[in-house]
Amino acid sequence: MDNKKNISMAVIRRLPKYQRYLGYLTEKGVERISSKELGENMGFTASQIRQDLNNFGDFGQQGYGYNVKDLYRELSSILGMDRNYKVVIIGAGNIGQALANYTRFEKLNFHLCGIFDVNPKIIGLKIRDVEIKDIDEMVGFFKDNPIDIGIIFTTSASAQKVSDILVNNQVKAILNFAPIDLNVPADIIVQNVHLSDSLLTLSCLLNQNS
Amino acid sequence: MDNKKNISMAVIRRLPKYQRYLGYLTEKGVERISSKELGENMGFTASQIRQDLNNFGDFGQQGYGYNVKDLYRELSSILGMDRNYKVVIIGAGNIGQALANYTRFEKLNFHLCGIFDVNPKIIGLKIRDVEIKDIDEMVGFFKDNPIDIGIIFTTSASAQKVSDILVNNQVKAILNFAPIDLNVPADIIVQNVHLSDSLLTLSCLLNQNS
DNA sequence: TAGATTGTTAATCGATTAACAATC
DNA sequence: TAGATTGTTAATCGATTAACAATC
Repeated sequence: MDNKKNISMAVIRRLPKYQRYLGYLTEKGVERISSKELGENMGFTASQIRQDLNNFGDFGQQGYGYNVKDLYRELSSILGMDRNYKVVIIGAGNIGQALANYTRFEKLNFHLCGIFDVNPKIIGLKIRDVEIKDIDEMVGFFKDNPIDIGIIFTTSASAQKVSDILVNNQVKAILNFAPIDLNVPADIIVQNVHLSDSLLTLSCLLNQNS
Repeated sequence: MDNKKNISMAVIRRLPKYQRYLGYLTEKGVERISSKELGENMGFTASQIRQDLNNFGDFGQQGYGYNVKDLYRELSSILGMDRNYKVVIIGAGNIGQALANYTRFEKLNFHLCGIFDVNPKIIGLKIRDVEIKDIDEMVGFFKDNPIDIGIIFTTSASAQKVSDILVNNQVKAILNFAPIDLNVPADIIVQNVHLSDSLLTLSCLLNQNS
């Protein structure tokens, strides 16, 4: 099955926000909501919400709106939250270790299966029952442990090399925290989180404002 | 001076990437580069690069292109990198502490002046010479220490409250890692880094692909 | 001067918003 | 049935790309 309507990234990026808010409404016990009300609460137009959702199906009902619990479930499913993903982290410095410890992680069905680093001082340490292994053991590890997602916290210098190893070992998606643009085949999914870019954007806006 | 051409976020988000690449070229000793070449190397169109840069000035020269070192300096200045920013971190959990330790931080002229948390177990600890203080001391602290940027790593539940305190104490910009949308006056700059949204986007794309 | 490449205007493309017939 | 609100088509807005005169 190929649900390829070629949905734009702009739409996909809004889905987690919808899902989160619908989750909040579910907890509050709200039963139904219209696109108008949802839009007002979330700061979107009703039109945009209807357009966005209709990329994935007809979840609403004329004259009624959307059933909160159902829509929440649908969104969770679209976001792949009823699946389970196997994850490795490469680079266990400050931020790598912090994210390895991130408990919200497991709640989103991301199962941490391996941590790799080059630093002999930390190899062997355990984070949440997962041992930090030497990066040289990575290829061997992948033989026995098929992995869905690799999260890169290495230096920029190593990131491309690590990315190549991931790609060559059937990893399908990469979350990249190293401040470079990775070169990967077209069928590999990459999301970048460039912290220093966010800081610089902020500093740029501050600078503009004065 | 009001350099308000109302430059779009799409443009501003590309500036750190330009600056980073120009820095790399400077190090490599490259002296000049055309928008065409730059575009090919970075995966943008030459047209877009010229449009983007011309929002800020005429940095190029017909028939020659751009002087790498000069453009690098200009971009650094536009990004506010020749200024110094005073920063506080609120929420010193895993990720908050990791970022407090982040050395790249200082390189970008972000000077960490304070860390605050509610957890009595970690209050008093020092991270890079900065003591973690009780969040209740925050208002008093701001009296003597004017701060430019607040970075929020608290839970979603506390984030809005913290944001309000920042805003009421002349903090001008907020980097928000809590997965909620903050409510702030129009003149306050907010950048969101929603890690779980990035993870969900990735998982959504993986899900779409199969 | 001739060639190269800019800055900028015009054309295109895509995303958002508005409008409205369909229908619960 | 009448009112509400959807799904969807059409209009608008903004961002990207193409084109080209200006000029180094």
